[in-house]
Amino acid sequence: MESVPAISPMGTLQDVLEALSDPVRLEMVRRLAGAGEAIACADLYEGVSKSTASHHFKVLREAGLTERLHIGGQTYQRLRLDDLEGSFPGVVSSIVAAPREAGR
Amino acid sequence: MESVPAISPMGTLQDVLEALSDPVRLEMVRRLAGAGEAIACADLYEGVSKSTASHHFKVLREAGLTERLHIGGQTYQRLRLDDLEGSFPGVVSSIVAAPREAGR
DNA sequence: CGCCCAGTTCGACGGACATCGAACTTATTT
DNA sequence: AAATAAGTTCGATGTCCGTCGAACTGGGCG
Repeated sequence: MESVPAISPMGTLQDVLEALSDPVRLEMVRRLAGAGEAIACADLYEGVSKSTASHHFKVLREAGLTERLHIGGQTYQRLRLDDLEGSFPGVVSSIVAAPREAGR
Repeated sequence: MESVPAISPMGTLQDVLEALSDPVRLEMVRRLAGAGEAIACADLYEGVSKSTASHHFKVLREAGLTERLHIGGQTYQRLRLDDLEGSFPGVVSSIVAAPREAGR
């Protein structure tokens, strides 16, 4: 078990920005931040297949943005906000707080 | 003259993140932020051709990150930090302030 | 005027990546 | 154990995008 690591070392700022540059992943992170706690995989995406979602989870995890948790047979993703703030203060928190459209 | 617009409407947060997800462009923005004022094109990049740099300038401009200035026959790029902070508070300022590697 | 320099535009090329379905794995349930 | 469900992995496919050189443009200058 645990063939897949639940957590990865924090990536570079570049890794984080590349991860967030995809609309699907940005939305995932937004939901995770909005919830403030771990969310079940299925509640994190719409409009893409399961395999695509799994791919995005992997990218987020390897960038250091999220970690995986197994609770009651289900898989949850948790935003590593504390670690992110420690490594890149304000970056993720301001991004998830920002409006989707430019507040003009 | 001015066949190319000097400034574009502020893009979405997605546009900004996509623009910053490229290492060359992130470095450009870093230099602009570090200088605190407009910088001549030639001082903004290394390792890529002139045409590639021009392409990146365009992407940054269209995302709303920069504007063009013409001073004494030379072209300068200026980071639109004020507008960016107004639209997406803290996003760009925290990114340029962040270390390249995760400060772990 | 003719030259050069700075920057943009235009194709073209190649690699990277988002996407999917299918097959596999693991755990839970009956 | 068999079956179902949840996620991951694997290939394949198509598209997007970063890159370049060459050609064009616009200015300054001798």
